[in-house]
Amino acid sequence: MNKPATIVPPSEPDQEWSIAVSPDDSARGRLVAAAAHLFCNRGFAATGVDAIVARAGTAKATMYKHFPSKDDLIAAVLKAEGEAWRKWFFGRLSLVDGPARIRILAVFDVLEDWFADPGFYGCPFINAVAEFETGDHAARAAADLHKEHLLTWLKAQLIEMDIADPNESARSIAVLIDGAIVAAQHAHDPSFAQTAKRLAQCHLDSISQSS
Amino acid sequence: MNKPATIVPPSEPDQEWSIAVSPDDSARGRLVAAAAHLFCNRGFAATGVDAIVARAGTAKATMYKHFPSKDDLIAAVLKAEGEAWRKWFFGRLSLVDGPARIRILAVFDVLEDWFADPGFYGCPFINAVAEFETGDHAARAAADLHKEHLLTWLKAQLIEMDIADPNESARSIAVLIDGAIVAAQHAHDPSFAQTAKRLAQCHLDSISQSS
DNA sequence: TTTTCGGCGAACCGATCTGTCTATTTTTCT
DNA sequence: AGAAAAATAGACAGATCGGTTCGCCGAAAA
Repeated sequence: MNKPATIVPPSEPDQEWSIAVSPDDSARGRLVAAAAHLFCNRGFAATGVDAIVARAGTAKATMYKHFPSKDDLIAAVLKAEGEAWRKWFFGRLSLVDGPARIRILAVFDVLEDWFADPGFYGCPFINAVAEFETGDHAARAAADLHKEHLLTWLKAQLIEMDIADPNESARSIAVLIDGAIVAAQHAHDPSFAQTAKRLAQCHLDSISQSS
Repeated sequence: MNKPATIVPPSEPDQEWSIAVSPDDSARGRLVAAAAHLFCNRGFAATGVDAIVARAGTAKATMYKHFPSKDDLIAAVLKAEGEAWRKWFFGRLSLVDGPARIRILAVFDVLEDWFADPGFYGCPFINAVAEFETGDHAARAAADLHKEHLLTWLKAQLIEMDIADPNESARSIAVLIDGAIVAAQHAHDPSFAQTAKRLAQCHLDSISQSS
């Protein structure tokens, strides 16, 4: 309804936001792709290395030659998945021309495309933090890095908008993003992105009106 | 800062929002409490039944007499944890006197108390959905029920406020709640509840001003 | 051609997993 | 007190876990 207001290029036939659907043909690439798919769909702990090598079509020894342990593979998957996702996400956003406000709101249109993918399994980092709640797993560090990337981008846009407290506003938008992801994942309903977008509009209005 | 504006009774010395800290002394109760603690802190798949019975101080046979399988125990834990949490949560909110708007905003103050608990491990249902992304596990049904309880309560307050679209507004508040939970869990920072509260205020203002 | 080397399949290791069973002790009800 | 029910410790089974090892293969480099 208010989506055509923001011009976001339509998703290409192959939206490569996940490494799980664009594996390079090397053994290592196939392993990471297979592991990403299984980890994100069945959980990290619930996925055994045998299932991973079976899906990757490699030998177990090959896997342990590239990744000394399963935890190393988990870390590699999160690193690669995060890089691929951010490349896709910020790439889409970089095609949006207009003021920073439009770019921030476009975030939620891109999110909706993400949610609408039939293979959408939530945010790997949110899921990883949920599963490795306790313990200092490398997954948490990867999640921290990912969130920092997002916050940095958001803050840059907000500074460009010349608003009073870019840090707090970036936190607000981040809460909206997280909430939209979780709600869409739970209900299998991509339209939560638009719900979050309206909240973001409301927030940006309220902090911009005092010019 | 804007917290004293809403009067929420301070948390009692023992805030019994989790069954994991208020076990009844029966074998079944101890099992559910121990399982809740371990499931929520280490993950469902990563927690073995041996660890559960060890923490509960029961025999393994006793566990399997009460719960035919580990999945049944998971389902029982989510059911009990959800009921305990909702009793605590809505109990706190019922002590808030004032119009519906104040009651909705108080949600986020209660959430902040929840986040501030040193044993806070995120929302068990969000974590369960993250871990059982694929598959028709009973955990998803429990999560659906939980979210429906929340949405029903929110909608009742919004109808009392006589706003135009209570369903969409309830979805909005739910997104804020989910986002606050995930952000607070990730950053170990309870103040995300206040960030979400400001967004909720902004939203309620925008839909109420057109009287 | 010969060497090299990453990948392959498969067996194997010890540990842990869910779930079962038995035999004994404790609790509870009448 | 006596019967019935419940809980106990612990061994056990079969499967799977993460991880290792070994010998073979095919392609590429020498």
